[in-house]
Amino acid sequence: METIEQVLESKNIRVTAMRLLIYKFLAENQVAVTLSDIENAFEKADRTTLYRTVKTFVEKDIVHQIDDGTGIVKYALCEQDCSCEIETDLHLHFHCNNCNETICLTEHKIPKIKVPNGFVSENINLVVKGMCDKCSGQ
Amino acid sequence: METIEQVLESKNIRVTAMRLLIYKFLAENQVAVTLSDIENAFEKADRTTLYRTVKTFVEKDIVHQIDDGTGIVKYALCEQDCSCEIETDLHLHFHCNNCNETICLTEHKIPKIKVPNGFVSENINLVVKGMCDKCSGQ
DNA sequence: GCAATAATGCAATTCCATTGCATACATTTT
DNA sequence: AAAATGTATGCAATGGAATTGCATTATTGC
Repeated sequence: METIEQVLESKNIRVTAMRLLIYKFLAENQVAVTLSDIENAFEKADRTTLYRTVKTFVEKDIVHQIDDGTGIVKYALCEQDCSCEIETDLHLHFHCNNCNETICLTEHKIPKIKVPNGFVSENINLVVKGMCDKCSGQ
Repeated sequence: METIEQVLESKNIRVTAMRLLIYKFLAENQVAVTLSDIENAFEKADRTTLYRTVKTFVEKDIVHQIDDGTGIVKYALCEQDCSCEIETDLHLHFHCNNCNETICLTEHKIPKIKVPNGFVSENINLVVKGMCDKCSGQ
């Protein structure tokens, strides 16, 4: 089991107290979170710092960025063996219209999508919207 | 062949000069357009009017709204036989990272996506990103 | 034509993302 | 260990797009 420090160092991210806290926060959340979610969790910290920290994580491929159609960017830790940047490894996301949570369905890979001649597919964003298990069960 | 007036009336949208113009503009564009695109095409008109006109079109199901991940909402006329609101009829969208255009691939339907037990799928947003035929051909 | 209803235009606001700059911290070098 | 360098953080401000309130104008039904 890798420590968080090791994860960060292996990606050439300097270890700071703030970054460790934010990493832990992301790891604790099974759902994708917004910047505001993070901001609420760390009220003493400045929004800019949180913003840049997460941005660094995204650039260094330890967090992936999700656009679930709400207009607000969400973030989630990548899986250990995740290679988000590679098309074939992309999983899909589920956005619950009821509780407004977005969940990574990491075990659900995106099926191969055919595009017309001349089009080159580099990346796929697939968001399923509806009702999540928690909300539909009630 | 239905006239634009008939299309609008059939959806209970009051026919106005502005709405006819915006409808025509959307019909002329094969690609999905942003509010700013529309604004540039009708510089005399106010942004709010354009915004509300398109919003009305979306609500009445003659335009569908696309979230291609650029952070800016795009709009495109629905096909005549389109029923966007129904999951099985959803087509996919292609966003070109080069020319920044978003195209409706209406003939490409979204494959059936499986979601885990307890999840109810109501809607699917699928955007393929890469290089469009025009850009890859050069 | 008149009253009711809806569309339009202007101004202002909200919300989130993003940047500039000064300061604090950490790492490396001597 | 101190100085020098580079990076992270915090504060303030900006930008861009979506959205709303309200007054005015147009359209519809009677």
